[in-house]
Parts: sequence; C-alpha cells; structure tokens
Amino acid sequence: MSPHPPRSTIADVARRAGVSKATVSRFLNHRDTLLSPEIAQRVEAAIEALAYTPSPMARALKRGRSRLIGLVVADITNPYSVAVLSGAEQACRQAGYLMMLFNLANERERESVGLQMLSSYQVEGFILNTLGLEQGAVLKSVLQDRPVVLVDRLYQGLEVDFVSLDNVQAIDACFDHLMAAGYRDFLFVTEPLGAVSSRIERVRACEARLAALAPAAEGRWVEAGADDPDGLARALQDARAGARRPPAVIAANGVVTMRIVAAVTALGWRLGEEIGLIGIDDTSWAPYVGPGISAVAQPTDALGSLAARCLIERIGGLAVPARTIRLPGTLMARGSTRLTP
Amino acid sequence: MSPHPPRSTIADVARRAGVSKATVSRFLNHRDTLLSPEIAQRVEAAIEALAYTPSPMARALKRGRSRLIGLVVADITNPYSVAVLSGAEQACRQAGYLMMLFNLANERERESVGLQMLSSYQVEGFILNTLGLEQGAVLKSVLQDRPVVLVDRLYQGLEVDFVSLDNVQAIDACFDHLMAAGYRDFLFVTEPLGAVSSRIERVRACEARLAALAPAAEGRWVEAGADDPDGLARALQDARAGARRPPAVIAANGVVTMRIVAAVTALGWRLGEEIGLIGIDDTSWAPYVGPGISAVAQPTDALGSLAARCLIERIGGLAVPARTIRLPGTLMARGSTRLTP
DNA sequence: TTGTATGCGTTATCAC
DNA sequence: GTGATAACGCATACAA
Repeated sequence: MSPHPPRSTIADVARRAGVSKATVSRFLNHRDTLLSPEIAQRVEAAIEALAYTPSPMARALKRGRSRLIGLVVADITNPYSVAVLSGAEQACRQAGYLMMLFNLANERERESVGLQMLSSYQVEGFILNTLGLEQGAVLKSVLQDRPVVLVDRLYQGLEVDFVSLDNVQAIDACFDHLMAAGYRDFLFVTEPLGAVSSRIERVRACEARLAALAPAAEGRWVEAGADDPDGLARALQDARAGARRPPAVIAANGVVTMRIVAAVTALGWRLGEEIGLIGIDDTSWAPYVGPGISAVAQPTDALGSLAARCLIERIGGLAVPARTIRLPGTLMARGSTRLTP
Repeated sequence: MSPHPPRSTIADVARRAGVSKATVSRFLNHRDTLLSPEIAQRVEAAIEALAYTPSPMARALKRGRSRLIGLVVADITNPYSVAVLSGAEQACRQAGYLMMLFNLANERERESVGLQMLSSYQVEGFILNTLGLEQGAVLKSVLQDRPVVLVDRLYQGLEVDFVSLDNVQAIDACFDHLMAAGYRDFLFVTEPLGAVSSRIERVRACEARLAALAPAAEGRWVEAGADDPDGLARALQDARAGARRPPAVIAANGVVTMRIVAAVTALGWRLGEEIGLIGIDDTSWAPYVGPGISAVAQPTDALGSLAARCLIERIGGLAVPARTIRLPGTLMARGSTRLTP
C-alpha cells in the first residue's frame, strides 16, 4: 500500500473510457470541436469517476506556456502592496491565470533571486513593484523578453507598461486642501529617496508646487528613515519653530504617516492643533488616530487590476508602445488638517 | 528571429561541455560525489556561459517532488495573515522550498478551488489558515495524504499538526490585566463565530474566566459582524448602562478592535475614560489611537516559522502523532485600559 | 566515472 | 473523428 495514492493521469482516464490519451486531451482542450458526443460522454464520465485533474506542470512543460503570472512586491507588510496584489490577483484569476508571489521583504539582494525564481517557473509575464536597483540590462536578460508591467515604481531603462498613482495630482490635491484650510508653512516627509521613482516624483511635485506658491507659502522636504526617529522629531520642531502659525506636514506614504504620528505623539503635540498632517495612502486606522488623519486614498484595487489587465493583453500579443497609466487619488479630509487659528 | 530566445536546457549545457545530459544532471544534483574534477569544471563553465537554470517544472514532473509548499490564507488583507505568512515564507526559503500562496479573500467557495489548484501544482505540503467549512472527508481527498499543518484554525476531523496562539493564556492575560486595573464589568466582542475554532476557543476561555470571577466581576459576549455597526454600538451602550463603573471591552482580534474603535468614536466616548478596551492582536496603529490601545501581541513570526518547520519535518518523513503547539501572547498595556475612577 | 535509454503527464503532428 | 507517437526538460536505472 503506497502512502500517496498517486493522482490519476490522462492515461488512467483514457484506459477507463476505452479511448486513447489523445482523445482525452482533445476533450480537455478542444471540447467543442472534433469530438463525437458519445465518446465525449464516456471521457467525461471517466474524468468524473477518477476525479482527474490535469497537471499544470506537465502542461506547461509541453506547451511552453504556464498560465502563471509572477508578482514581485517590495514589501508585503505594506498594506499598499497587499491592496494592489488583491486587485491584480482577482483580474488574473478571471483571466484564468494564477499568480505566483515573491516578496522582497525590502531586501534588495532578493530582487534578482526572485526574478530568477519566477522566471524558472515559466511565468508568462511579470508585475513588478520592486526596489528598483537592478540594472536594466541584467533585468532584461532574466526577463527574457517576457511582458512586464511596472506598478508604482519605474525602472531606469526599461520601457514597458507602467501603472501608478498620478503623483502630481495627489500632491497638488494635498496642497490645495492645505492652502484652503489656511496652512502656509509646509514640511514634506518621505522615506529615503534611493532610486524609487515614486518617491522622487512626489518630492519633485512638492518642490514644483512650493515654487509656484512662493512667497505666499513656503516649505521644504526631508527624508525620514526607520532608523532615525530623532531626526524626524527635530525636523518637525524646526518646522514649527520657523513658522508663524501651525505648519502642515505632508507624508509621502502610509509608512511615513505612521512615523510622523509616532513622532508627534512623542512630542506631545495634537494633530490639527500644534501641527497639521496629511498623507498619501488612506489606511484603515487613519480615521481613528487623533482627530482623524487626512489622506489621499490611492485606487489600489484599480491599480492592481489594471496592471494585470495590461500584462494579460501583452501576453496575448498586443504590440503597442509602452503605455503609462496614471490614476488620480481621492482626498479624504479629516481633523488633522482642520487648522484652528 | 524568435521573440523568445528560448531558455537553455540541460541538453544545451551538455553539448557545450561536450558531455552527456546525464553528466550535467549529476553535476546539478550530486555535485560532490561521482564526478571527475575536470569534467565538473567544464560543466560548470558551460552552465555559467549559457546562464542555465534548471526547470523546476520538469524536475517536479520527473521526481514527483516539487519543492513547493502551499499556503492558504483566509484573508490576506488581515495583517495577522501577512505576518504569519512572512514567518512561514522565511522558514520555507531557508529549507529550500518555495511558497505558493492562495488567498481566499474570505470567500468560502474558494476554499476547495484553492486546495485543488495548489494540489495540482504538486505542492509537497499545505499550511492552512482557512474558513474551516470544508468537510474533513472532502478535504482529505484533495490533500491526498500530503502533510498538512493548521495555523490558528482547527479543522473538524483532521488530525494534523496545529500551531496557534494559546488562546486561554491570551484571554486570561487580558482579564488579569483588566482586573488589576480595577475593571469589573466586561464585554467580549468577537466576529461571528461560524466554525472558526480560534473564535470559539476565545469565547469559551472568556466564559470560563467570567464564571471563575463571579460574582466579583461579570460580563457577557457578543458577535459583531461588519454588516451591523449599530448592533455593536447598542451592545457597548448596554454594557455601560448596566455597570457601576466604566466597563472594559475585550476584542477577539485586530479586526474587531478596529470596529470597536469606530463605534466608540461614533458614540463620542474616550478610550480609557468612558470605556476600557483591550484586544488580541497588536497592530501597528494600536499605540496611536486615543491614549493607545492595550493589546495581546501574537508571536506571528514564530507561529509562521514553526508551522513551516513542522510541515517540512513531516515532508521529510517524520511520523509522530499530530502535534499541537500553543504559543503565549505578550500583553502590551496602554492607555485604553488605564481606569480613571 | 560516464553514457544510453526510459519515463514523468501533457500536447501536437501525423497518419488512419 | 480517432489513435499511435514524438517531444517538452529533466533524473535515474542500467550498461559500459
């Protein structure tokens, strides 16, 4: 008695139905055409009886196509990544693809490993949301001309479809809201820029808007890593010190928003009183921290499903130039930007 | 010119190195033994030159073993799931396994689909954190005697390794802390019980403790689904109405904690003043909502990596009776349970 | 120590 | 319409 009652194969089905393997295969793949109803019946019954399921592995080996899509995320701990992932996964599933996930856990050494791994599983395409440090050339070789779509982060020298938040619109929305609320002194806080395009874009958008607003309003930006909470606290204090009225802080994403909340709490300040706060990424907790934290919600679901759809189109053979899709964010005004003069 | 420069295979390597395919295969699998250094050199060089990577698919097909582990999570949107996943993924990786993820998105129809899918990819074992509604018998058939370890949620009629928070200890820790803080009136809030064993265990632990504490303390428990915020609000009001001093609410998990925070906010109450709150699951935002929310932190990383390790032991052939591993939680005391009489 | 041959579960190309 | 048969990329029993 074998411990693993081995899965039934196409051969088993063929035997039981009294037909050839080829016929069973035809039933599986071209059920509609080329099959006499009587035989189809028998095959179907045999499949049913044996609880037969095709082996995607063998199928992929033979066909060269795996019905697999590879997703690389920078950090699955980030709710943004998960939200995008959910959207993408749904779209993939609807199109009959399965998603293989590779999480970088923010370690850039893992980037090429992940790509290799996914690649070796014959994924038909990649959705990438990575650290962006790999060289374009290296990247291209492991990608092997398979379709790629980038989410949120652009790769230098890789001209492929790109789906992302409209960072300029999002930053502008923050400033519009803040100006209307009466704020005139600003501090933009981002994670260390590195080579991450979305971070850079947001900073640039911020600088541009600040330049346009001067001299009615003024501000600057700082990087705040996880390792230096004191630096962030000092930056906040400086912002307050140099301002006539409460300044407003703009957080580049949800992670930074949390760090700012921590710093503000440590300083004993109240959001919306001593300091204003708005951030990109609307998190589940934003409404309940302090007086509620204002935020620009990203259309994460749409981003994910669009990315998947673009990729699947490419896999299907679509050959148009690289597309860039920018989706607008939605401003959620809450107490943290209700300036009380 | 073909669009996909096809990946090089073992045959290409063999040709380039001037050896047989078998030799290359030996180099790959038994590098240490059975190989003359000179030939090994040549093979290695060829592999390098061609950037050859073995096809895990073909390998799995031949060997019957895929080096894949299937993980089914109830809801990837839940940070608890992600945290466990991270821990498990790391352990798998260290042991040379790749994890295939299937997210149920809380839809129970997907449960059997997911199992089938993973199963068809020849995963060598399963880590399951599911909705728990599938029949044991059905389950067994798709599992096909492959090793399984359950995380957080027990399956009726499936005697396999199980890794989870020590729910009794966690609930007791809550009560100990709450009693010490001076609370005497309690309300335990859980997601609808359904067939989810962890929810049931926590309620039972709560009932037991309440019974032991009576009549010095008293309380009850309620289910609070996402669809009925009013019901939760009423339950909270009832709890306050019937109590001499502020009652304490115990949330069965992070999701419920968030719902309670929303309800308390809507009622205009302050945590730690009109009402106490402690919850299982220490979330990133817990320290920053109101005066900070007390919580019992789950050792999510350890849970995940233990689950993976157990599974890998089983895959390796370990044949001991089903093990049950319960890890203690860690109480984080914050402002929400600082009773101010 | 190395090469030859076979088969893993499929699909595709031929015949019939 | 349907059935042999080869091939996908690899690992292994066996022969040399």
